[in-house]
Amino acid sequence: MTFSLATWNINSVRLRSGLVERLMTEDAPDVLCLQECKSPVELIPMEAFHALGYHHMIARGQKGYNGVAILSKQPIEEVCSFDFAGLGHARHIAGRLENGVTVHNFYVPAGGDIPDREKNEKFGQKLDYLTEMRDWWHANAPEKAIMVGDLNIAPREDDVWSHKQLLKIVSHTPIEVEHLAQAQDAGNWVDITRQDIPEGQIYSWWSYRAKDWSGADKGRRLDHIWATKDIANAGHSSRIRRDVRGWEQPSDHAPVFASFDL
DNA sequence: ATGGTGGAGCTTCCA
Repeated sequence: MTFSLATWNINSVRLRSGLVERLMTEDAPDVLCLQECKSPVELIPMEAFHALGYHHMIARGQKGYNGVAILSKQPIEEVCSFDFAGLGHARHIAGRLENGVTVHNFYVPAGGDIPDREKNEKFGQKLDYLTEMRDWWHANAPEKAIMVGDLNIAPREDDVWSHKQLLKIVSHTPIEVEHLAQAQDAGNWVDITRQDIPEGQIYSWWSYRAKDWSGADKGRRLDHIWATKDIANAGHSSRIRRDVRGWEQPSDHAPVFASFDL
């Protein structure tokens, strides 16, 4: 059986519920992981999603900030919700599908503007979040698992529009990249997007502040789909729907897709 | 040279 999955930082699920419905109609991924829902769980507009076949949801929410949800056509059983770095934020939810695959949905802290934990508490929290994630995977080796989300780090040189110009910009600094790599290694995670698309610049986020986001194309690949090594070879058909960034009143992130034969 | 835009909602915080 093949199932498809997408991850999308929606930047307010209530404001953009129509965009979610459009994606559900056009692409119909079996599992849709959302971040930055910016809504209490009980105010997520489930009825519209239900009508499109998404009968199941697990989520963590808070008013105004953060928030993660997994919407699924198949039953999904909640497994856990982490609060790495003890921030008290709604940044993770995990569930298990009926095929035994566990799906982790993360919204890693953005980290503020200054890449120095002495001058910027948020940057320290981001690094601490990734360190605790690494330690968790080290102590609890994931198996038959998929990990997605807005990880707020573009690790490779070709995950950003200019490696040199972004070396001191939060999301692409060497220390962040190293922290992410350690979390990835600790869990035996394989980057499925790059397994499928090993060459070339690919992005999933473009700033709202650009005059012409598509023309300037100063993007970063902040949104990721990983799988544990035991199921990584089942992954295929990775893609990023860049055109979604150009929809009316869009999120600043585009959805990332992959499929798995499991 | 240090803005620029957008969402939530607590006129300011967060991205």
